[in-house]
Amino acid sequence: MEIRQLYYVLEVAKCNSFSKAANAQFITQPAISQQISALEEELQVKLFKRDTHSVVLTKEGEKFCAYAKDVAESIDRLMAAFHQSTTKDKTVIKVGVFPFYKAAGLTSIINSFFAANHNVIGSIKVEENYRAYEKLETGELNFAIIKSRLENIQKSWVKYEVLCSENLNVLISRKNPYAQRKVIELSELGQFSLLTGDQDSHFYNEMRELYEKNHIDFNVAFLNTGEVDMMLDMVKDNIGISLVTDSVGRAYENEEIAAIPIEPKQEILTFLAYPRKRRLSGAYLAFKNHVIDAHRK
Amino acid sequence: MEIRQLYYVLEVAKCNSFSKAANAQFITQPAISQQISALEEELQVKLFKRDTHSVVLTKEGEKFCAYAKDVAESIDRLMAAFHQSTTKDKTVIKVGVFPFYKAAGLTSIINSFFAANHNVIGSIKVEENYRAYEKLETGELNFAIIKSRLENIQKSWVKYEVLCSENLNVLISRKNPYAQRKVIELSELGQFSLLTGDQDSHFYNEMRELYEKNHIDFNVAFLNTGEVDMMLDMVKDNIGISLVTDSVGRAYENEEIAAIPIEPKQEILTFLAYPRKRRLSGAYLAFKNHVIDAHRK
DNA sequence: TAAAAATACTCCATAGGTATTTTAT
DNA sequence: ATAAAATACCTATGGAGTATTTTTA
Repeated sequence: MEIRQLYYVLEVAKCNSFSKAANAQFITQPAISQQISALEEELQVKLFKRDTHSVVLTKEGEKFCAYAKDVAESIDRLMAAFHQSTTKDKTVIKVGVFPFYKAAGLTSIINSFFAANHNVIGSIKVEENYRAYEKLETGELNFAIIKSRLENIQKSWVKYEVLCSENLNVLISRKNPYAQRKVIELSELGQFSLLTGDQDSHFYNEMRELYEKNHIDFNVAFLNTGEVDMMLDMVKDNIGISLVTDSVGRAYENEEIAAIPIEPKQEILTFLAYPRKRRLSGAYLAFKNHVIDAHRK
Repeated sequence: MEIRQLYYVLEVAKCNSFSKAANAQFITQPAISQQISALEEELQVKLFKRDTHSVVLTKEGEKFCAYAKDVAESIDRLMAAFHQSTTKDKTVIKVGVFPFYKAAGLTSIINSFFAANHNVIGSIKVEENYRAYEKLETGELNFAIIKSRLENIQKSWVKYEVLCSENLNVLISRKNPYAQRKVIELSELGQFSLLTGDQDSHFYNEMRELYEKNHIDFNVAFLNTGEVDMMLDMVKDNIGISLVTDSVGRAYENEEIAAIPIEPKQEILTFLAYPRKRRLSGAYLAFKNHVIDAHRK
């Protein structure tokens, strides 16, 4: 007997359905069917009376559940004593996102997962890339959705799934004559003051690398663009430009601010990062798949 | 966390040694080492203080064991309620053997396993082949050591390991003139009265098939040779012959009884049978390997 | 006939094996 | 030097997946 099987039985008993229990446990119906059959075979007892329109515990099944709850509780006590999650706790998925996540449409993607899965709790926090990486390692975050150039994500202890690829745009005040342009040449960027992240941030370093590689004057006007509203005001007031991806640019474009594509295209990836060490399963795997699927369509 | 890991920790705590615990759990030292490391990693806690000459629980390890015992007990209660073996019970290995097992040297082979493994209890019972098969299916036996011709063991629900291959001998009274012979031709068997098993027994059928296949008069003198002493007396008194394998023949040969090889050789296999359905593990696997190894050397 | 469980098969992650290395007395 | 645990690597089992069939209200 495996603890897993015991939890599956309790879940089926709760749901009165193999399919629903499978959903709740983030596995498939055949998987739960097999495991319960295996357990019934091992114990030489039918735990459920199956029927197309109802699944009910047999007398023996009731007995099993009584004992199983006891086992589950003793395991919960152990897990709680070692600060691990118990069956009483809902699974919490902690996600770090980049500052412009809302404009990039992440809110609805993330929310739809938690709306569909009431047995899971979400936690979203804006995190600077470097910080997000650290927090993935310590376990403070389960996932981070990050925007970065591919060459900057080779951390050995994270796995990642690329969600989409976009290109950089200049977010610029319509007061600025360049706002009329169809495109801005990469080489012209030195002419603008740049709004960027803090000096020790991933974004700052990404930008600096981009400029230096292309021998552009790294002309910074202001740090910490994490404060989105303030950054937008600065752009509007023509204090400086900001470099953002297509989707973010489109979201912030208005009568005061323009988003102009950079030529040649500067590719930026959006990807979902998570710790390499432990394999994803259950709700975590389902969340990963949800985010990937949502980006595909 | 897996229950398995929990049991391993409790065993190591009991043995104060990874190797000894591995032995007790019938796995290897690296396997136990890995599982405990994995658990420590998961719980972010060192459970044991390792040292070449001692393994002791850490403070956290003590705590873990306290909770783990609780879990183990609740699982035991569940298992007991469904007539399954608990951690309190020693594993019982029930073995059915053929009537002449002692002469074939099985006693020492089987006993040496249980002598070396005090955490396992053995149960040996003489069983007629057909009966043994049934009891393997019902679970009344875990293993059966059987002598049979290969073509008669194709039961789909047993697995088997061939232990040795021997040839049939005629066990015959020295009073009988044929006892002088170096060999007895298969075709000559019809001249003797045969002592065999009960009419519904596997042995009886095997013998009858052998005779019929070779067009020999199936001249039976007496049934039920399971009673070894009586059978020997009957042979001694020249009431009939018995057909036995080389090793058994050699064991029973004395100044009153001779064992004469049959020509052409009639091959009989000795094999270890066990139910196909559940995969062997732990003590059962160890027992299987022990029996096979003992026959190899 | 439609909804749900069972079955058939496939795949891959991992438990446990063997061989070897490291470590500490 | 030796005894025991850790590590590296490999194999094979079985848990969980997809696709399909069976079942019964």
